[in-house]
Amino acid sequence: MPELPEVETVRRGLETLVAGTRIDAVEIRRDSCVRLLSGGPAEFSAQVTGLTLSRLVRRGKFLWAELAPTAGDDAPVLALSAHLGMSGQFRVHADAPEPHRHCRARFTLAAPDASALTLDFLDQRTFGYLHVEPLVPTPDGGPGGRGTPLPLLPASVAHIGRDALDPGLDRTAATRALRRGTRGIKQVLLDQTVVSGIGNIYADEALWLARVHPERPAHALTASSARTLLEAAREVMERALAQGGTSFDALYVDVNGESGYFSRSLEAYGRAGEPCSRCGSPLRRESIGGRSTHWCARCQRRWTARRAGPGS
DNA sequence: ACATCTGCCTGAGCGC
DNA sequence: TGCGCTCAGGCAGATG
Repeated sequence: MPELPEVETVRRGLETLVAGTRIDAVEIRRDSCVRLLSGGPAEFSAQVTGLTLSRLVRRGKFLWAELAPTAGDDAPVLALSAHLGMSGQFRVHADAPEPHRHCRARFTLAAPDASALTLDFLDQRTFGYLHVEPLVPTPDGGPGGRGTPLPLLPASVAHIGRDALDPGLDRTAATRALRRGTRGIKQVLLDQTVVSGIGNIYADEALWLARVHPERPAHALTASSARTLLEAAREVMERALAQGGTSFDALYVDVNGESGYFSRSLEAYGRAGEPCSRCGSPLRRESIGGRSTHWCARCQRRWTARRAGPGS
């Protein structure tokens, strides 16, 4: 599942390969991939055709291209936004191969040197989507996300919080938000309006690293453990990004390739029954809030023990 | 305002 | 072998 590090890897790939290209044609191969648009595929194609992909930007797991009238133009008029959902991928080809079975949309792009490129949006499980929409001012006045200096973001992303790797994240406010409410802390971590970019895998990893039980009520976190948790989320995603960025080949932008998953060193996710690398106790797995959740019952206590004592 | 539930989907992996 | 079942997951929008 593409979470922040995977989406950032895709953003960088697209930045390298398609920034500055012009959209010459769009072929929507599955209508529902543009489901946010009332006019459907026809309106989508009409709005983006002829525009140039200027900057590639990401906030959390949301990705967009600023669309400018001409190459080199700094003033975008629209955003072409994308969410990869669970299985979305972008692939860039120097030619126009037979579309993959899961290809939902195909863009024909013209590079500045007039050569043609093919950009495919693939999505096996179809939870991802493409959208064309206006850019609106960011609520805090800072840059929209990684990849742009402009304080603009797509309207549908305006409610999404800054992510754990964003230098513009207000860490004090985020820490406070992580300690609010009765929900289990894992659910709060997955809430993209608080801190964005964290999905099921990195939520488990961050909780493991910070030694916090996934079901601890948010309000029961100390300020110190909330800070530790936020820092843990940043650290695991930074580490994954450093790995995800390496397996990159020029004309193939891989989102959720198996290699990315296997090369990643996960401590908790998917390791039920295996020993915790800190304490050796077997890791547990349970469905919490409909999400498979992995944790170490010894290192990650449901409540912070006030002091050492029997039974806690 | 906050929390929970439902719908959107496909394909892998399972038991029978 | 093949059928039907469950599961996996993020997000928006509705409902409590």
